[in-house]
Amino acid sequence: MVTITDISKACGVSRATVSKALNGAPDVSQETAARIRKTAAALGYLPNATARALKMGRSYNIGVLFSDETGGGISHEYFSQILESVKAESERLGYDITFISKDLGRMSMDYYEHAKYRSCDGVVIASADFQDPAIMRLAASEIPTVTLDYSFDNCSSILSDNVRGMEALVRFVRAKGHRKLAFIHGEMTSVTQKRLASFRRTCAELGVPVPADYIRPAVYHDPRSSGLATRALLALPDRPTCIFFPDDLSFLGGMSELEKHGLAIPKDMSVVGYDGIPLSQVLRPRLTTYRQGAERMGTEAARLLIEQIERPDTWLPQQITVEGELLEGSTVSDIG
Amino acid sequence: MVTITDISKACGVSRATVSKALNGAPDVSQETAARIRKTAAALGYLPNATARALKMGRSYNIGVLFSDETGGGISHEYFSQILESVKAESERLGYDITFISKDLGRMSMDYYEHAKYRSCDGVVIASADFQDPAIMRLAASEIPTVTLDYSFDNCSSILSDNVRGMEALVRFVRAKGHRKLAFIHGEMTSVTQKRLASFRRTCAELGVPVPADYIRPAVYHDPRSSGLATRALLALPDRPTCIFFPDDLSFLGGMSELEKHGLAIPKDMSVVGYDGIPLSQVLRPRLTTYRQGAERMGTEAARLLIEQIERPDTWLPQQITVEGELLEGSTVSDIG
DNA sequence: GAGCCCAGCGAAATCGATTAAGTAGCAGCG
DNA sequence: CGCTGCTACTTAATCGATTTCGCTGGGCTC
Repeated sequence: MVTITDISKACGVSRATVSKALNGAPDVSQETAARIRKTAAALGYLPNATARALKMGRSYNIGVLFSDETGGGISHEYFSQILESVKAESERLGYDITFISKDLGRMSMDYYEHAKYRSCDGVVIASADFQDPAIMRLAASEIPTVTLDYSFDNCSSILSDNVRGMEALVRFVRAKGHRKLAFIHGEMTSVTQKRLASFRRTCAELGVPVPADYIRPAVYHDPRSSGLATRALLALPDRPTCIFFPDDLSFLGGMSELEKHGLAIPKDMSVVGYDGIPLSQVLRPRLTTYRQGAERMGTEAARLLIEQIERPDTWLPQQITVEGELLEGSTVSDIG
Repeated sequence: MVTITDISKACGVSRATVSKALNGAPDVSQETAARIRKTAAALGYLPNATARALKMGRSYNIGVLFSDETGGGISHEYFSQILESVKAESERLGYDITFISKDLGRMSMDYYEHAKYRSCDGVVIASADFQDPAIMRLAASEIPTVTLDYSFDNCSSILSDNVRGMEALVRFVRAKGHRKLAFIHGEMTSVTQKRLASFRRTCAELGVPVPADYIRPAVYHDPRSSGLATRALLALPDRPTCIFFPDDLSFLGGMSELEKHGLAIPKDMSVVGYDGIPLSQVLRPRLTTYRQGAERMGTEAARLLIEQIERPDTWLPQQITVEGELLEGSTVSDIG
């Protein structure tokens, strides 16, 4: 391994000078600096991030925390898109990323300890459960954090506009003439609450009644559970004409359930999804859904976090809402 | 930050003793060790991975390299499943994972340099293009590596059994009575070559002719491109009765193309996919496809890599083939 | 010519941990 | 009593880099 010591010997200067030359310090002459840079390149020198991190107290490494509780966070398209964009933006700004988990090998630690252990400069948190004490500890700690789809005090956050997104969907469906809207929701996270509240409020504004029977619980990203909820809705004496699914994947469960009952989409039943994953747009019929700007959320999260890391003095907690867009497919019939 | 120095002062022993006690060295008395452990816990001591890595030359950090060329490796279900399982197994064994990319901030480096810069103990490589000189350099370097779905000399690798997988699909389809099989393939990687070769060989063994027209190029995971390939196949004077798609997602493109032509699956056209992603099994009709053991591949990759890291002496390059299974959906008609 | 400033460089401390080598103290043995 | 051999520590070097402070020598001013 080539170190600054090797370079210093080759150039006949001290290690301090090498370090300074390589980092563009002002008190090294042009010629010396040039000579050092040339030798460094010739020797194939690579800085050692570990040594640098130890001395500087900055690792240029940011943690990414996907609460693993569901066991497969990363595989969901929404999360993997966020991961992808966080990664891209971080790398652009010179940071690597590391996953933060509970328990590493035989040492058991919580998220905060793990992040400290690895000297992460900051952490991006995406979780289904922000009430988890381990998550709250991390968010409340001195480590800079940015949360996705949830706001803590004194923490920046990136929010998808669940309220406006759901409102747009309801208005769209209502404009098509529907007045019997059923809503299948996922686990009762804060996101779910926002969407449900927005659904109710918009319905109220539009004068659309929402019978209690029309609100059904299910589990996110689980076609089976939304299939069951769909079945329950179909068993009602007064069926809805349009079903809101908790997400695009869940729609697939509903789809096969509708098929079993011989109901065609959208002729016999209209449906809308949520998320706008690429898949939803290649399905036939193309799903009417609301696309969250997952990539932009990831990008903004990384940008905000790194800004906070690099300028802690001028930093103030910030909430950024990333707008999405309604994708009009062909799963809502016009019964105007 | 609590360091071993703090503990040593609190306990009235040297830092060396603290370090040894915490690492279970034999030359520390029971009582002293117990006292040190207790104070460490009381003070909330956390080892500093950075300092440890610097001194030991071991970071307990493994790199994961998804060649970013396609721009969105992670979002593909196959990759994200591998990532997920690599992550899980690594963490179980006490290793964190970091992404390895080209170019970090304004320093430009190749994969090898990046891995070195971060002192990764080893790297798991998944790439579409193993001919990339940057990948070859990393694989040939002194850094332990495990490749997925490709074998370098002197490198362990995890292979999905493309040969047997494709063979199983062909035999299944043939057993249903089909004799006109068209094959849409992805970019010509080594994986593609294996699948195509296996397709041809199995067809030959079964006495099924394969006209050149029936082999069509497309792009992996791109419904649009497989849609075009499908259209080309449908334009042939002598249409195939079954189409092999490069992967499950690509099937979706074919599906809508078939729909446009008013062809029902499987009545008018049979299809099979490849990958066996969860989605394929909730679609209607359920796709007949071959599931690669992505989770097991990731798990084995991490296991093998860490074994190589921890026992470099007894290590020999190893190829592990992970078998998948045929998922029988309802997209192949019985025309026997 | 004495004093001062400044550019350019080096010496040495430091980050937090590991570990080889050295040293007390004590028991056992001839 | 003196030597050997343990046990249980401590000392000090080390990993590779950054950074503060101090030193040197040359040019400038008055």
